Amino acid sequence: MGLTKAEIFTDEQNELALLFKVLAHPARIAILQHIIKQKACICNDLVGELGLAQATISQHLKELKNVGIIQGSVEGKSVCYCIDEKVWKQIQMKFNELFNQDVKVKQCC
Amino acid sequence: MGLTKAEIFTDEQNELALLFKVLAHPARIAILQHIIKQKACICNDLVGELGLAQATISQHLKELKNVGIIQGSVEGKSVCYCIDEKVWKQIQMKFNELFNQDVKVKQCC
DNA sequence: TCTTTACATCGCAATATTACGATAATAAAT
DNA sequence: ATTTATTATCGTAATATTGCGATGTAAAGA
Repeated sequence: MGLTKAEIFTDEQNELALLFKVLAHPARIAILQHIIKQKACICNDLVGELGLAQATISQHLKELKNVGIIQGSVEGKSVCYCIDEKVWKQIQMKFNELFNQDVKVKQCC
Repeated sequence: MGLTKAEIFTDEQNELALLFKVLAHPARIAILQHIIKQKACICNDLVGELGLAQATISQHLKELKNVGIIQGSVEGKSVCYCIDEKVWKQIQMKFNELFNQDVKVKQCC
């Protein structure tokens, strides 16, 4: 196997899991933090900042772009990546929908 | 490869990625939602609720337990699993530390 | 035009994850 | 003591992810 049985879960569960998955890598966390810190956009800087090969960074950026967290626009011969504020807020809202629930415990634990 | 280069990232980045990773599966989301909904604890119910084999459920529970989100206590011949409220709140705080940052965009995007 | 720079993509090798049957282990019930 | 119920663990097959070198592509500069 190694194949998630997506069909037995709700769309909401699958989508939420997908969002968590794209954030489930330290390189992608680092990329997001760097983009946020620079307030502006970046591109090739990341290859220097993180210690990963250009191909690897490019792949991580693609995954972040696929879920819409970042967007890239061509600036001459380089590409400028930025957070999509709208998507960013949406993700936060979805996470809080999950985490704001009361998690009262009954007897045993 | 297939091996994350954890040593080039900060502890914070690695820990955050690990938290996201455990939530990055629809079955584990479903398990958490079910535990929350039942307010009380559960155990074998999950095997009936979700359409996964007992061994698979047990494995997912173990992963949730490993990061401390849930805890299990033996109740006769079954095991009662509950959310650990303290850890739950801590995780929410860590996520919000990331997502509450301002994500102002500069020129290009 | 030729070169350089910045990215993207392809194709792999190494490792990780997912799922499950089989098989323990433990406690209750008979 | 034997059976039954509930869970954990082991082993394994199928698939996914990570990382990177090599190669492609497109724009800028010489």
